[in-house]
Amino acid sequence: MYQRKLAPDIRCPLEYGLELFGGKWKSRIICVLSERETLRYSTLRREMGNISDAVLASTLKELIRDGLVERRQFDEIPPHVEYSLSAKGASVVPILQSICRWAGAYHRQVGEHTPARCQRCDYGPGGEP
Amino acid sequence: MYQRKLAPDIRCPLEYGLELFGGKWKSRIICVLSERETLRYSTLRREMGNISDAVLASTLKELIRDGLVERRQFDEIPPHVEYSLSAKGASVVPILQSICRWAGAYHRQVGEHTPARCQRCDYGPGGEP
DNA sequence: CAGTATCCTATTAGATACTG
DNA sequence: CAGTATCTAATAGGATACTG
Repeated sequence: MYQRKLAPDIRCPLEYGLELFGGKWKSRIICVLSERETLRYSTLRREMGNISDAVLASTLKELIRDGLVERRQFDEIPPHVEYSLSAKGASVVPILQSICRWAGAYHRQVGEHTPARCQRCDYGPGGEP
Repeated sequence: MYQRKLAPDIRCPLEYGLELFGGKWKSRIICVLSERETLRYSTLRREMGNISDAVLASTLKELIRDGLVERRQFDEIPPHVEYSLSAKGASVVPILQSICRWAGAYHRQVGEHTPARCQRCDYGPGGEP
């Protein structure tokens, strides 16, 4: 038998920060929201590509819990919900851009679905924004 | 039945970059290596805290494959191996520091093993480096 | 419209023992 | 010394059906 779970690990703000906007979908959600003031759930889902509702909803909850995204609910008929970046969320965007710029120098096209260039901020091999 | 695996996803350099230094251990390895010129495997392991050999070895392999870390083997008696950051690896350090600085403004101490301040670059609540 | 609920799979992380 | 091999555990990600 071995220990089933480690104690919570020593970690610095860097590692904490990477939890807030790392992972498979969070950075993309932040990017998409940074281009528009607000987005409805259904529009956001469409912009994200092939994400499922289960994953999108749970990821949004984490982003809201961590204060990066805000949710406004409109109880009209038909009802809708709008998502937007908070000030805290907007303050990560420059960091994401610097990562995109850094990685753009090295990223190569792997396949049809993994373009070498960023489709929205236009960073990529040999190209400046 | 449902599809077992999604096709490789459309992703921009940002998402590619986060794969290179995101994840649970990579950023910490880069931080530790950025402080010394080179480190032996056993020293690195000690500096990392409670990481297992299995995880450390496989994480180092990824970092080497992606060109962030270099490995030099010395076939003396006793043999040893030295790890260091490549130029590419060193070029992420400023990005990691900016994340650390950003997150330091928000991170709060969660427990004994999750200090609010970075132990090495000294970013944290109310504190500038 | 904007999600939940439920179930399932894939990947990552960890423990321990062993080796060139 | 510097790992590899093998196993188990935990978590993140995904599909589908259904609901206030």
